[in-house]
Amino acid sequence: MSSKKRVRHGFNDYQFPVIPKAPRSVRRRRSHKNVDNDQICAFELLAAVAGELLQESESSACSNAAVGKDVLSDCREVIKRDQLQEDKSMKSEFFDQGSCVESAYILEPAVQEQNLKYSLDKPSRTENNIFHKNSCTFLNSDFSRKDCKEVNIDGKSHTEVEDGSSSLEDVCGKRIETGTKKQLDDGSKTEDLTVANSCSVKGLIEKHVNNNSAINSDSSVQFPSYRAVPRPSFGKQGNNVKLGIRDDDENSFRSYRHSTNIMAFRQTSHTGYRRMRKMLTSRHWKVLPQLKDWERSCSHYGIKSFHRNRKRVRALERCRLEIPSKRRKLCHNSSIVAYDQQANSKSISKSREKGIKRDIISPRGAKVGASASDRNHQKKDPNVKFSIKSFKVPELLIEVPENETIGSLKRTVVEAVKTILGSGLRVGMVVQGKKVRDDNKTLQQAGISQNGNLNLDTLGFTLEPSSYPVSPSLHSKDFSALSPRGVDHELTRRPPSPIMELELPSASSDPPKIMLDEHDEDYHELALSPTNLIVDPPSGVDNPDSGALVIVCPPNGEAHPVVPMSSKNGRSELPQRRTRRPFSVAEVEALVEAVEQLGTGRWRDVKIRAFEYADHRTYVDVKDKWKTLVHTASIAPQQRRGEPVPQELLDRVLIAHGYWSKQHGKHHAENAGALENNSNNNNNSTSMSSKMAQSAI
DNA sequence: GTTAGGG
DNA sequence: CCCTAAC
Repeated sequence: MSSKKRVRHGFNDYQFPVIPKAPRSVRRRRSHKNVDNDQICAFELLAAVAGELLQESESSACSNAAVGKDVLSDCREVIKRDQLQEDKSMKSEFFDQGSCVESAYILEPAVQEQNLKYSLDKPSRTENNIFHKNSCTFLNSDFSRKDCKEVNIDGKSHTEVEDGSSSLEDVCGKRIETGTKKQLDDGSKTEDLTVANSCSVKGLIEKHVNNNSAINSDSSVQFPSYRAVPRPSFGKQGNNVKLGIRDDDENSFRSYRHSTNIMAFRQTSHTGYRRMRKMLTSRHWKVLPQLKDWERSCSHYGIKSFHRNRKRVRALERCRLEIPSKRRKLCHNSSIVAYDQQANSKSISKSREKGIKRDIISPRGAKVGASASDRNHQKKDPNVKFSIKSFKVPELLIEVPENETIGSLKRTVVEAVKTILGSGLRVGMVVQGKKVRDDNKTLQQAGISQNGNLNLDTLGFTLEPSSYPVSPSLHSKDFSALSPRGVDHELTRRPPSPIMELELPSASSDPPKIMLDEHDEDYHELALSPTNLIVDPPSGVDNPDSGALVIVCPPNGEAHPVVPMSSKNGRSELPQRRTRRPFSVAEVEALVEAVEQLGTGRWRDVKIRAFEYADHRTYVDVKDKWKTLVHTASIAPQQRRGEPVPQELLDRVLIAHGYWSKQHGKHHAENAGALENNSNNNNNSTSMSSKMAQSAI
């Protein structure tokens, strides 16, 4: 059902990853308003979206590493422009100018700002509105047009979507009719999947635009903030970028070239389509991110809010990489993005990235064949080439009622993408096992030089969420106002609406920089999905295969930023310990409540009740937590460590523990089913407390 | 696949 | 959190 997609982006060492991965902690629920029926939380096409974005960016001649962001920025730009002038030519011009690239730089911050703004300014905004706003962003962007074009080019897309829905086709057709001025180059064909995705997106966009004028206006207004400053830089303008995308499942591969900038890519693969189709066909569509953290959480939440009555979302099959299951959890989030960059000696010093080129991703997704040159000095310093082959795009599972409209589905996808992209991604660098935090350091200072000192095995890039709240406990201060922390409790059990979910990331956002500096580690732990990075030899060989994959693992094991892909060694096979995710007070409260009602010994049920949407919590985790809670409650406060748990909760823990222990005893003695009776009841009447009351009598 | 416990 | 035995 879910589609896995890979997106590639070129990005410079600076910061912008393109593909979101997903931190689990992120998924935290939020308390938000109820979700509308209309809304669907689908994320499935996250990757697809990314692809679209990329395409768009491509068409627009953008050359950014961060696809999503770029796209967004582009959209924003476009919007802005549109506001000023309706003329398409304007847009074209805009694109031609490569503004996309520029925006890319800003994107992340911009997005965050936006999100932040949302949360701040309109915290109480209805979900719909929010949604629309978000949608608007996409809608306004030109990329929809582009999509159309693409659609035209590729007839297959329609076929692909067939079973899915005629609507989609219609949309596509519509789009086509609309007609776009731009002509795609032969080489810029998009894959079928991509097209399909585009259509979806467009449809959503259109729908939104047309139907929600009010909202739209609103949203459009906000975007401008994004882009405020044209950035000079990515600097890659002079570089040629080659981008090719290929899916594992699929054979199709395309490369794009832009004289000016980087480009694009494609995103959806046949696989994605197939998944899509399944989704469409099935009664409920479910989308699960491959990543266990965020994405998934997002999708789950959204889904849940909408479909509480429906069956629960189940984890879908995830793409199975050759990676061991344990590792898989950590690594799956990222999809592959490959790009190749050519270093341009003339390029701007600040922008280190250059063109992007895409390579095929290996099944593991670790391989990336991009080369970027980095320069810290404008003058004669030698350039160091980096080849980042791929990032994985998390797989999302979307669940949508059969009778939902295509538009809803599309919107869902859009939202999912936005969420991921909009949450802001940062790129972290690990050199020789150490994270390099000082952005001002030169490559040379960081030990990265072309002199041969660069040890491929020790260099890695990681994707980090820039604004996503990680764990309530960790960032309570920072996010207290906006983040889920305050509502954590509810969130745990009641997933926020999709919209909310999407919004969340933004809400919690802090300036990326801050996040990085202050929460760097936490972020790593919580969220991120690892990115695989491959570094090509400084020699500049452009052979994707030649570069060995490098996996970087933080020495301390906290972060699992990078997935080792080294073909030379079997490290990638080593299981990695899951990141530690302390239970927040809210979670503890939820747990206590669940145990009070369900009792101990039924951890699966307890888990479902208290952490249904918290995918990163397993029933074993819940059980262990209870174990520790009981222990904690039984020791002196001074001996307790970690985030303090309110005594009140600890008292309840002891009471519940005592009560259920007793019940178990009884059960054994009497062979009675008291527990079961309780467990089956959700009503308080059957809860522990009521029973205790009854027994007391 | 769950539970229960030890580590 | 991990691991494992036992179901």
